[in-house]
Amino acid sequence: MDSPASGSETAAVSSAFDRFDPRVQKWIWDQGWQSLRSAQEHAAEPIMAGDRDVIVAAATASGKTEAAWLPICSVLATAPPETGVKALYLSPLKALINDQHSRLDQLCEYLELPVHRWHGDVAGSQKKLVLRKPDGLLLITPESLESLFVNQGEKMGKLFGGLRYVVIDELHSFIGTERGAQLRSLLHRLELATRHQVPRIALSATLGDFAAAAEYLRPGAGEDVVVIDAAEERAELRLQLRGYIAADPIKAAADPTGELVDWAKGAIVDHLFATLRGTDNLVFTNARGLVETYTDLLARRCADANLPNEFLPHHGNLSKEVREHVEERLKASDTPTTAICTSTLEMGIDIGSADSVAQIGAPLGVSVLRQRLGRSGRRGQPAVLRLYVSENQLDERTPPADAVRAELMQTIAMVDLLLERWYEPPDLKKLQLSTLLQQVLSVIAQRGGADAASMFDALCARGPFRNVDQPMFVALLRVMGQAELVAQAGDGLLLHGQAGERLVNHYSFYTAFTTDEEYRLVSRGRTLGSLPVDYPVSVGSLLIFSGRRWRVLSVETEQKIIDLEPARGGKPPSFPGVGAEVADEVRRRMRQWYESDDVPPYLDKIAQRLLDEGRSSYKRLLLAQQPIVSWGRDTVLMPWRGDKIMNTLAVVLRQHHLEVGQDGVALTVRRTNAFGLWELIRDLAVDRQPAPLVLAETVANKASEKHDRFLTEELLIASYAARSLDVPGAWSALAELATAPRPESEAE
DNA sequence: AAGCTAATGAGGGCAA
Repeated sequence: MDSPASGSETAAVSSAFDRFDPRVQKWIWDQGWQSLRSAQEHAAEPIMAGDRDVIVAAATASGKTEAAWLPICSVLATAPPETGVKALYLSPLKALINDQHSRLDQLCEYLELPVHRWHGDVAGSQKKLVLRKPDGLLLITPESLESLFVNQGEKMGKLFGGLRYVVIDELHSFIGTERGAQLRSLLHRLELATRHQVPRIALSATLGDFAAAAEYLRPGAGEDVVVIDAAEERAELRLQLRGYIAADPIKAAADPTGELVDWAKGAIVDHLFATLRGTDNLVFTNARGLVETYTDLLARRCADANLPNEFLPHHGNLSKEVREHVEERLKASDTPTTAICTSTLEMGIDIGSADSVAQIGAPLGVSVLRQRLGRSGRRGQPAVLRLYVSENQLDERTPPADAVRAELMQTIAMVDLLLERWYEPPDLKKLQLSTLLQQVLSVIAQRGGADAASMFDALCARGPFRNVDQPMFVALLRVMGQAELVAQAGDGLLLHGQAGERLVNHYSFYTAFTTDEEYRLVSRGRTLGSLPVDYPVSVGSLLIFSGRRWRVLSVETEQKIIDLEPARGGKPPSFPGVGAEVADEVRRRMRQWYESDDVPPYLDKIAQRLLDEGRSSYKRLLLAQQPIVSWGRDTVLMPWRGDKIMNTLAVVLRQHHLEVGQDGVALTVRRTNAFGLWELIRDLAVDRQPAPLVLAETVANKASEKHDRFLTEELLIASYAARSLDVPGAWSALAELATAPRPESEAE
């Protein structure tokens, strides 16, 4: 927690400070704080009232967690001991729990309140202590709370009977996800088990739509949630967008050595090496493979210059030991370290403050960019953000999607929205059937059996799965019966079936999201990390991993272990994944930038040139008037809409027997001429909009979530339609496309 | 024209 450099308001005259318990006040004095921060000042009263839900929205490092804990601890200071857990803190990360634990432990010592941790790495003995003497604060993951419901079902009322507060950290990371649906279900079930409503205090730095976040936090009563929007004066931001031009992809592909690094990567590495060496920085990429590529290149630059390496990788497939080593080095002040990383270093793990943040490639989203930026610029220092964007060299064969320099424009649009404090809105339409299936099994485990009506009431009608109506819930129970996940006892009570028993009794049950099977990578007995099993490796293959080069010594298929020895060559593995969904607002903002002549002041020379090229292409292709472009035998559509609408358009066109490729800003309709497509679009635009379910029926692969494999086609259709289709949005795009002038038909 | 695509989490019983 940082002390403000200057504070005209002292703690002694603060109204919030006066309300705190004397021992909390003493703790604040002992920290040497001159004043409370804005979020802390404003959150105290509504939290201490103890009867309402509160969202604390404040920037990273603005004392957000203290804004929740100081008033909560003040209230709990006078509560009778050992009446059960009094405050529950839910975190998306184990590392965050460990951080919070060490910070809270000290404050709570003043109050003689125990602070307990509970997650997968915590010793069983500590967990037993909580079960024996439940009291104080409990810091836990959603998965571990799930395990408590499954394994300690009958004790939940006693464990949490005295619960006064629930704190949810990094709320944005849950919204719209399977994990979020699980979390909301667990919170609701907690209130049912303890027979009283518990105030929910949510923390986040990147909420765009407060009303939606409030409704997410308290389904059905979002308007009663108190929102503390403590946007403090924006700290200075130093921003640069650097453009790079990559080698012609055809020439690069034809390179026989395979060693050729494209020009852009080499130039980016040169700049990173020259700029970041000697300081602590975070370089974010959008892919784990790219982390490996850049770390390897930077480490070689260090070796070539006879300098110790300061560039280290950090991503989700590296072992905990490898990652913790990097985190330690970032924290230590005497070892300059730059971590090349993915989202793993996005959230509030305490690594001190970075001197600067770099982002390679267009950001995955505006809120992702905000999170990443938040890792630099603490302690009154300006935040420094460098964005590196490379585009392919232009020639007459460059397709429209590349010619418009979409990646550069997306970056500019996202910076724009970031400065306006716009963030991706939550998607509250999803059905989350996969997670509902999990929760049905969990409720049965918790209660030793449950009847359908009470489960529908608890989970759907009054619970968080409100988008699921009774017929759909009945259909879900029916497929669960057919798959022997549940079975009905004579008295109508639902119990686990054989398959359900197996599922619930394995620890993989507790997560709501899917995970791939992986090999463990080992060198001389040390675990380096893991690789997805479907990535091809054989004895002798060369690999770049953990920023170093390896040869595969052995592959043990049974134990899923790959043994490695150091080598000289190699290439990074590819990791499977899905691209992030680009929001509608981002694409609309991109279009505004194409149609403007403004040049953002933070572009370097090459970025300016790329901007010019993008705008020239936009004009040359007449995209302002005619977003239907003839491209060889294909036709390209560029309606500047978000990915959900782009997907819906693709589904609609495929329904008319067209082959459609989805490629970011463009839909490529193969072997179709522009005139014919324009006619079809004009017909579609005046047609009645199809029902989403009818449209979803035509989609081939609809399963994507953990338990989707159990669902019937009918349930999959409903789930897909809610998740991936925006029919009104698609029809508004069609209407706009239909106003385009008649394209010239191709000469036969 | 082709390649590229994040992260998160996880128990209990048993034997020594």
